Amino acid sequence: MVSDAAEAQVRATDGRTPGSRGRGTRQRLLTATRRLLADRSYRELAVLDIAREAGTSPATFYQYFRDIESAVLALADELAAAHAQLGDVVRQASWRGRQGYPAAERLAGAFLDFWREQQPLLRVVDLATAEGDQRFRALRTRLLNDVTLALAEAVTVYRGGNGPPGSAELATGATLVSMLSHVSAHRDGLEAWGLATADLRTAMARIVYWSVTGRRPPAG
Amino acid sequence: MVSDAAEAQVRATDGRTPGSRGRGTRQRLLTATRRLLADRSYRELAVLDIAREAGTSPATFYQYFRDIESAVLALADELAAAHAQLGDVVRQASWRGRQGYPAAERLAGAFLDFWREQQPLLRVVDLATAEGDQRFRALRTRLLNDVTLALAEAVTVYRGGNGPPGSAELATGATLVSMLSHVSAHRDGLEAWGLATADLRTAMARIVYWSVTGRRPPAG
DNA sequence: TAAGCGATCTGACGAACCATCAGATCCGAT
DNA sequence: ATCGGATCTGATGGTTCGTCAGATCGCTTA
Repeated sequence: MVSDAAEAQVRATDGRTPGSRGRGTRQRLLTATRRLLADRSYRELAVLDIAREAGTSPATFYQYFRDIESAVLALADELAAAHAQLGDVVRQASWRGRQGYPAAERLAGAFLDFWREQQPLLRVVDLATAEGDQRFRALRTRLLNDVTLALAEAVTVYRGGNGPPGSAELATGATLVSMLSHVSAHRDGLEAWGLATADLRTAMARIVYWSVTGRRPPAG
Repeated sequence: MVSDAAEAQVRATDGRTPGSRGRGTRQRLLTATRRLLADRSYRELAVLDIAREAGTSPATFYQYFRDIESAVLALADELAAAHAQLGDVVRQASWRGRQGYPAAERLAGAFLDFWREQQPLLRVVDLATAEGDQRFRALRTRLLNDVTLALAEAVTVYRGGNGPPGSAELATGATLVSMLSHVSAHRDGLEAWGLATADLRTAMARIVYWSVTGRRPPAG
């Protein structure tokens, strides 16, 4: 569900606020973009095709988005608004005792699921971020900041600290998030290479569990 | 240094084997591609610009490469041929006793260095692989297979096993490689977020060390 | 050293996409 | 039914794509 605040901030390229018809058109363009992104490579994604797919004309596309990147950014923006869930998985977990390891497995599973659903979008966010695009970097931060901080806090708290996480804990959180997201992004490739998703989830969960608690995971 | 075998396999689009002049032109095109890839985004990379940068014409580009992807693939291919080093870092390491943790730090450092040098290329390889491009996936496998297997073997050996690594160990190896490569790929972004590279290296090294040995890293 | 010849390069072109604008169309309000 | 603003699009000049046929290059040979 996109928040009203987010919808209210929708602007056409010329700055005006679209009415309901305009918002509908914009949304059809976004849907078309998402659909095509799942088929073609990012390089092949063309404004003309998006317009065709949305049943409108290229000129209309430019009425709502400066370029293709902006449309993808808007799509990913909806994503970030809808998903604060990953951080919650960490915070709602009890890392002590027997409940710790299942929590780590849930987190790994949540990443795998999230990426499975949003893979085409997320890989473009990843590329654009790596290319130094500030807008995408800000978005990616908004998307993953929460989990990263939640993990850093979990590490801090588990070891008896009570202040904000230090740089070592933050680095650990960021490293774990990198691992979780990259394995999730390349799940298909790793499966083709012969690795079952279940094994990958276990491997990730074990590393998360150890990183947070410093304890050897069960049955390892 | 590109091997003679690899050079001998160079083919023009029409199948013939280019002479020394042709190979020179091809190489200038590759160099131009690498240079432009460092400046523009992957989407903006255009055949026309590559040809201009190489001081030749677009038609010449198509004489050596089917499309831009093929050129990037050829570039990355040189990379894979030149770099078996990452696996060696793992294999030449002694993971037992005091030498274990420094080995983990060296591995993390090697990944950070490799990505710092080859970032523009590697992020495209990553995207194309995630998009399901088989040629790139094969290349990426060739590039990272060695380290992955080396890590899986290190895990197996350290725990007293002597056969080939099982699926759990392979999953661990693949997960560690994912972590190492993704953190390395996003080093700039993570630094902008406030994380020093040294802290990231430490966080990665600790996870690698623990994953291989099952022991708590020193001073942690 | 000059002619011959295959290897290499490029100008030119039709097709597709980009990005913009002026004008046409739509639709709710009166 | 009409009006006015919101929305849409046909048309367009510019750029890139990808492919020829023909021009140029430079090694080989005599």
